[in-house]
Amino acid sequence: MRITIKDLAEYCGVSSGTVDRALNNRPGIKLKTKQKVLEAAAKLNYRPDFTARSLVKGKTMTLGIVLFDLYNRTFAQLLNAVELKAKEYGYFIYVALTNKDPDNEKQCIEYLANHKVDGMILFTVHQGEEFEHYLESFSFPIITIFNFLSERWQYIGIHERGAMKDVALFIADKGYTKITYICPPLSFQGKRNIFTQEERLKGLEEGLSERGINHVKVIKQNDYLDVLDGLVFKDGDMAIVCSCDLYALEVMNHFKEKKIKIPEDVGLMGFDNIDVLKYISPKLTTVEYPVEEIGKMAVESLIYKIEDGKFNTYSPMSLDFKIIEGESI
Amino acid sequence: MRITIKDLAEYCGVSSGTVDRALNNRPGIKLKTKQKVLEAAAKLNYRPDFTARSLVKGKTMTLGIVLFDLYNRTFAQLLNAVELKAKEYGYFIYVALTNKDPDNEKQCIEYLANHKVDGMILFTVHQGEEFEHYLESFSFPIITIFNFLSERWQYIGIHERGAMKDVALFIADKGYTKITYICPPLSFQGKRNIFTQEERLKGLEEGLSERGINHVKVIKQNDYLDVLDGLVFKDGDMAIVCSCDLYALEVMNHFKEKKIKIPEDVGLMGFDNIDVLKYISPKLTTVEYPVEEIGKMAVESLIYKIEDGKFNTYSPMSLDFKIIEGESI
DNA sequence: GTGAAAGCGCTAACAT
DNA sequence: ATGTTAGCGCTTTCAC
Repeated sequence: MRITIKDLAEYCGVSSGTVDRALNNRPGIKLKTKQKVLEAAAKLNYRPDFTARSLVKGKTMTLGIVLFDLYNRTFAQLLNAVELKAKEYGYFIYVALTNKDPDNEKQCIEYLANHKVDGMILFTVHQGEEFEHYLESFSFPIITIFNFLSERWQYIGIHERGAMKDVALFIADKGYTKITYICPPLSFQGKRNIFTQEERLKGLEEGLSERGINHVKVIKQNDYLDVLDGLVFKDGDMAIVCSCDLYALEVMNHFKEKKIKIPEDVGLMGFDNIDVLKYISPKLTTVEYPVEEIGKMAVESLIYKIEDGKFNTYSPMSLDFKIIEGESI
Repeated sequence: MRITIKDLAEYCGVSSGTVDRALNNRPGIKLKTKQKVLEAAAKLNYRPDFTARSLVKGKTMTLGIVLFDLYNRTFAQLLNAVELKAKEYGYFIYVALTNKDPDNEKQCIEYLANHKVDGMILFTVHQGEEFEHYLESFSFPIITIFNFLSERWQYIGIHERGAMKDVALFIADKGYTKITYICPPLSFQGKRNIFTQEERLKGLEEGLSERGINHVKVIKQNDYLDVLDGLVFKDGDMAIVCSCDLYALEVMNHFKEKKIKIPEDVGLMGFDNIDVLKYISPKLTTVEYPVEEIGKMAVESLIYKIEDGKFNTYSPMSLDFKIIEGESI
């Protein structure tokens, strides 16, 4: 059986209060008593029971994070950064994966709440007043990432719209006049929270329209490769922009098969700058942004709120992004 | 403030015992009373406090997993599978990342123990009697993955040695006579637990020796690319085997720069079959094994032990692997 | 400087 | 069918 504070007290012939003072560096204890207790603790292999401590302290030193999955490299990187940063502050991380399923997501949130996390990092597919009202029923702070909810919720991310606007200007200035945008998640428009995706599209359209291009062909289907088969690529005047690198890689593979040349026949751009791009040729032009930074900021912000009662102020969506020039456009 | 069972009891004019019966579907309660309590719980937005429950039940419904990091795709996939499977059984996952730092690893284990996980999945860099003795001081079941510890510890993984032996036979039968093996982690031989890596090397040597090849050049340096520069590739009689795909991709990139052709000048093989290989050309020949399966089995085995008191029996290291033939060798 | 005791929110055993 | 009560292992307050 596990040794408790009571066992230690008995063993040392002191009270549990004294053991507590020794174990937790609290004042009001004779050095000698303290040493005796600490030695006994080491000898008997005592380990504090955090669940008991949590119960009295009302704090679990645990943060919950809700994500779609970890197949997406970006999320894995994010979680990695979150764990590291949290541990620095002595917090542990509960991961809860939703597979983008709204019901599943709610259940994850619910369970995390029951496990009494001190705070939550939330990447949600939900949106709307009802959901926000639901979130407000929780007594711990919540910070949203990637998908914005509303001003009522602390949010950390990059300026998605601005990034895509830059992309638009970048490709327009390269001389491309026909733009195709691939973003299957947009098919959930109005049904789920796809803030990030919508912002990117808006940015793209804004930027292009500044350059006099007022039409973007948007592909929202999951079988976007089939849709591409229906398009004609000549003169190299079309640029295909993908809402994330993974789609761009699929397109690349597909075009390789079809003997369509990048960038000669058609330009291609991704988004995310996932690390495997370094092994791919032609080098994919893409947008880099600091995922780890998002994770770290989320944790720091959350812990600050937990421990000091208020969110630290910073301009939201202020993180840097950068176009990484490859050879694909 | 959070509503407690006591609040509910007061609100409904019953005792906390009755509330408990209603909330947890325990027998011995009138349907009507039960409904009243449940309605009140919903209305007042009651949420059970798992830390309190854990304290009395001695069970947290939480599993801890200790991994190096999540940059390695394989680990991210594994964690994904672990989370999914655990949630199926109602368990939550604490992730603790060690960055391969032994001290860090011990601290992670310690903290997880203090948080009273019901079980632990451990990918350790430690080895030896002292560490095993340390692990035995914990009262929850531990299951090891990837790096084997000893027969005293439940282990789940593939037959690494057998897999690499198959690789050896495969490449020998392709006519390769000079074999170079790249595996930087081997530099930790004797210092850390690198079971997986050692097994793979042994398997390679075993297989090759069966085909009359008794010398393998083993590169353990981190700057393995520089070492490759010192080698001469002619006749295409050399095969480079990498202990994981990532190294192989680095080699590929390097050779591309150096205008060394794969497989004409030199053969190349990886290990892992990470998902991005589908975007890489030439197609890398590699070994596939079921990471998700390892994760699922670890969770199921652990939960079985937690709930039924014994590890289920299965032949260890029994998981399938398969050589995926590409164009690189 | 130390001990005693209450209580965190829940479950479980025992009364009624 | 329901109420009462004693903990789970710890922290914290108050008394000595």
